[in-house]
Order: sequence, then C-alpha cells, then structure tokens
Amino acid sequence: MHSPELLSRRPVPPALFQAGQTESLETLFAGQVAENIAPGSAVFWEGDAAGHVFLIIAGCLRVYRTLPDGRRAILGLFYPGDLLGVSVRERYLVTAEAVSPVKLRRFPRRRFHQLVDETPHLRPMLLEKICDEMTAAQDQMILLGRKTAQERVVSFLLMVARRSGADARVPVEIELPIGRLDMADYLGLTIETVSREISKLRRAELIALNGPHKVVLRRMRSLEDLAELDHGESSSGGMERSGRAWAN
Amino acid sequence: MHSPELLSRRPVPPALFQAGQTESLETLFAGQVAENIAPGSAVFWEGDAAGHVFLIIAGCLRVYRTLPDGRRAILGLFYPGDLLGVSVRERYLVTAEAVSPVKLRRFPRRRFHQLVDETPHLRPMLLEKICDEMTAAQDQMILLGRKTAQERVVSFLLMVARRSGADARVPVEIELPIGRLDMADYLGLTIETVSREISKLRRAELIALNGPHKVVLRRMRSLEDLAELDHGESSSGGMERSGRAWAN
DNA sequence: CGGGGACTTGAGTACTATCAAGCGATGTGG
DNA sequence: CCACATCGCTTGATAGTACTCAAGTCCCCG
Repeated sequence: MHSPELLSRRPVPPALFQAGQTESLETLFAGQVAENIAPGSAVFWEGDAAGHVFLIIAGCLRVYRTLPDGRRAILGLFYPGDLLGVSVRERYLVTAEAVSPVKLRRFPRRRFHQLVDETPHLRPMLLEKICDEMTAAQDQMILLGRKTAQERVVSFLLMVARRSGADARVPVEIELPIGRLDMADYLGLTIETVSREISKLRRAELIALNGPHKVVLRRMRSLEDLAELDHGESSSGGMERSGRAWAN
Repeated sequence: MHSPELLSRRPVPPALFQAGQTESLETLFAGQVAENIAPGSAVFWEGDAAGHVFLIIAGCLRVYRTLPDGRRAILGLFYPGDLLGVSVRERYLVTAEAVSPVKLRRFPRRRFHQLVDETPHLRPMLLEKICDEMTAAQDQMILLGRKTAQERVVSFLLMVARRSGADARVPVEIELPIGRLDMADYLGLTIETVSREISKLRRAELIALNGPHKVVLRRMRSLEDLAELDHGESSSGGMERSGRAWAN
C-alpha cells in the first residue's frame, strides 16, 4: 500500500534551511539505540500511555485490537521503514507485537512531534506517512467490507509481493511474514478458510507452495484479476474481468 | 445540533492571515463562499485532480470507492465541522457525494497545506483531525472484519446517536442520515440484511421506528452490550457482557 | 389515482464458520 | 535413537449467517 515512487514529488516548503542536518524522518532516530524485540512480544499495549514513536529497522510487526469477547482484528502490518505510534493521542489505541525478530529505534513521542513541527522539510514527510497509512486503511476497509474470501487472500498475497519489492513479472517467490491465524485476523476470516483458499489457489496452479510460508505466484495476471483490484492498489494493468472462471 | 453559525465567523481574506489571527482550521474557510450541493451530486470523483479541501458546514456526505464490478464500499460519512480532501495526494482516491442538502466551503488544497504549514498553531490541529479520521477508520476495520450483522447495525445506530450529541440516557430519538442501501454499503452488508436486523431490534423492543429514518433507542445499555463496543468507542460505561440474550 | 422509489418480508441458497480429525515438522525426554 | 507431545497447518463434515431472488407494502409525488 505504500507506493513511494508515485508520491515522492512533494512540494518542498519554501522555508528556512536547517543546513540539511536532518534529511528525513528516519534520521531523527539515528542517534537512538537499536532495540531487538523477540517474536510474540509486544512493543506496546492498547491503553498504554503513548510515550514513544518507533522506527522499524528490520522484521515485521502486527498491530491489532481485541473485542471484549476475544475476537481479534489485525489492523495493520508494519515493515522496515514504517513509523509506529505517530498518532497524536495520549494513549495507544492498539497493541503492537513483533511477528518475526524485530529491530527498531524509539524516540520520545512529544519530542518527536515537537522536532518535526520545528523542522519545515520534515513536516510534509510526516503528513505523507500518515496519509499513506490512511490509504492503506481505506484499502483494507474495501477488502473487509466487500471482497470475498478468495479475493481477500489473493489481495494479501499481492500486497506481500508488492512490499517485497517484487514488481517482477512471472514466477515470484514471496515469503509470508505471518502465519495463517494472523492472516485470518487480518483478512476478517477464519484460519480454516484462509487455508482452504490457499489450497484452492494451489490446485488451480495459480500459486505453488514451498512450505506454508513460501509462496510462488505463478500467474500474476490471473491473480490480479482475482483480487478485484481497485485503482488504489494496482501494480500492473489488468484488462478484462473474468468471473470466478476456474475450478473449485 | 451542529451549529453552523459557529463556523461562519467574520469573512476575513485568507491572504491576510498572520499568526494569531486564525483561531482554528475552520476560520481559514471563513472568506470563501458557501456552496450548496444537492443530494446525490458529487463534490468530487475518485481520480479527479485533488484541487481543494472542503469544510462541511451543513448536511451529510458519503465518501466511497467502487470495485471494478460495481460493488461499492462507503468508507466514511462526513458531517458539519469535518474536513474533506485533506490528503496529501494529488488525486482524490474516493468519491464524495452529498446525501442530504450540503453546504460547504472550499479552499485550494496546496494553499491550504501551505497556509497550515506556515501557521504554527494550526499544524497540530490538522494532525489531530487526520488522527481522528485514522481512529475512525480503525474502528470501521474492526466492525467490518470481526462484527456480526447485528453488531454492525447496532454500532451504527450508536455512532449516529453519539454524533447527534445525544449522550442522554433513556429514549433517544435519532435521525438516520442515510438510507438502507448506504447503510448496507457502509456496514459491509446487503440492504435486506440491514432491514432485517433493524426489524429484529424493533421486535425485541430495543428500538422503535417513526418512519424508516427516525429511530428511538429505547434501551441504550442493552444496545451498547449488543454492539460489542471496544474501548475506542464507548459513550457510557457498560459493565458486564451478556451473550446474545434476546429472542430472534 | 397511478407510478416509482425506498423499505420490508419471505423462501431458498451459498459462502464461510464451526467442530473435529488428521498430517507433518520440530523438539524433548526417556 | 525413537516414542511422544506440541504446534501450525490442512482437510472433512456439518451448521449457520448473510446473500440472492422475488414479492409485497408504504409513501411520496406527479
């Protein structure tokens, strides 16, 4: 959902020069120690006082909220380069947990906002990050509200492929960052449905599996058709629509 | 309820703004003519060049996106006081349409961002607006991904009640801003399911109807239980949870 | 008074969830 | 080294929620 190449033409604010000290938001974190988070441990919990902003260096995190009766919804996945906890709120509204071994740097939240606010060329960068997050959230609302199980799973695979930088044509092998249960909670499905849809895709020879976490996308074009891409997330031009044209 | 007169201060030419004169984001729009949009007409379309930011003065708008095969997902509803089109993107990613007669003011987008960027006390206000929108989007993802039809409908009714400023106890009458089809596309359901759930709530005497658009919430506490409120949207303290404890 | 739109209700279906095994890797202890 | 427990995933059988298709009602408006 982050397509930096399309957005990088920001109008640079005509303003005072800070002598090019901080080039980007990331450099704010350069002085902070890198921390390691083990898979399954939380960076922060829903309800915690929002003390820091985090820059992800390596690994993958899940951000989720839980209903009173235990149902869980994963609201986003965070990758290297993403900022976590930029919200203006005083408390985190979600829980953030490492999925794989994560490396990150933290920065006090208030000071972060203060620094960004004082640095003209950083302000639009923060706004853009947040707008990207908003766009991702909108894509997700469409997926959850209007896509079928199959479309959700395929959309997810394509999203992972895109984030892996694999715009490449034909057989792309991707590594799924999360397990089936996380996929289910991210896609608004059950673990069994996710598993079944993946099996169906495999039987249809649109994908192949090298273990449960390695997926080869064998026919990108067909997959893109199946995902019912809306314009916001296209990664290569699809042509005509085919109904559910393949075997069950 | 949403007093438009609060937003239409003195008409001050935007060019004259100096630090200290602008009290809030709304005042930026004070000098712009108010436009009227008829129900069903669009303010802008998905894909349009993002030329303006809009301040809603009166009425209600739906913001949606459509999949290639026609399925529609309403991503948000906009009310007086809300800002529309604040995204940093060069094109609108959604369509915005008036539901009821809408009154709004527009402001050139780039100039809006430039002005906000140059005005220290406005910057945090914009950030906060966007963070609020993000929070709403997260609530919606939980609703769409993990709530049942009944919970979605009840959540919607309570959201409308909250926005109507009705924190009041007992029998609250609310006016639904949108019709059944819009509710369906907003809640990720079909029109029939929405209708049926409302009928069930009526038969259970949790609500009453004065025509399809006027709903009396007769037992707030029970409704709140049924909505499976997560912490982010509580409007009055609920205590214990009750399973689906009422007749079908 | 008739037409149309919005909403409601009914009957049958389909998709996804639920419940329940089964499978295959990994890891541990006897 | 192998039995055995565990965990994550897959598969099967069945159930149930929400969808689809189809009337039917109500109300507004011409």
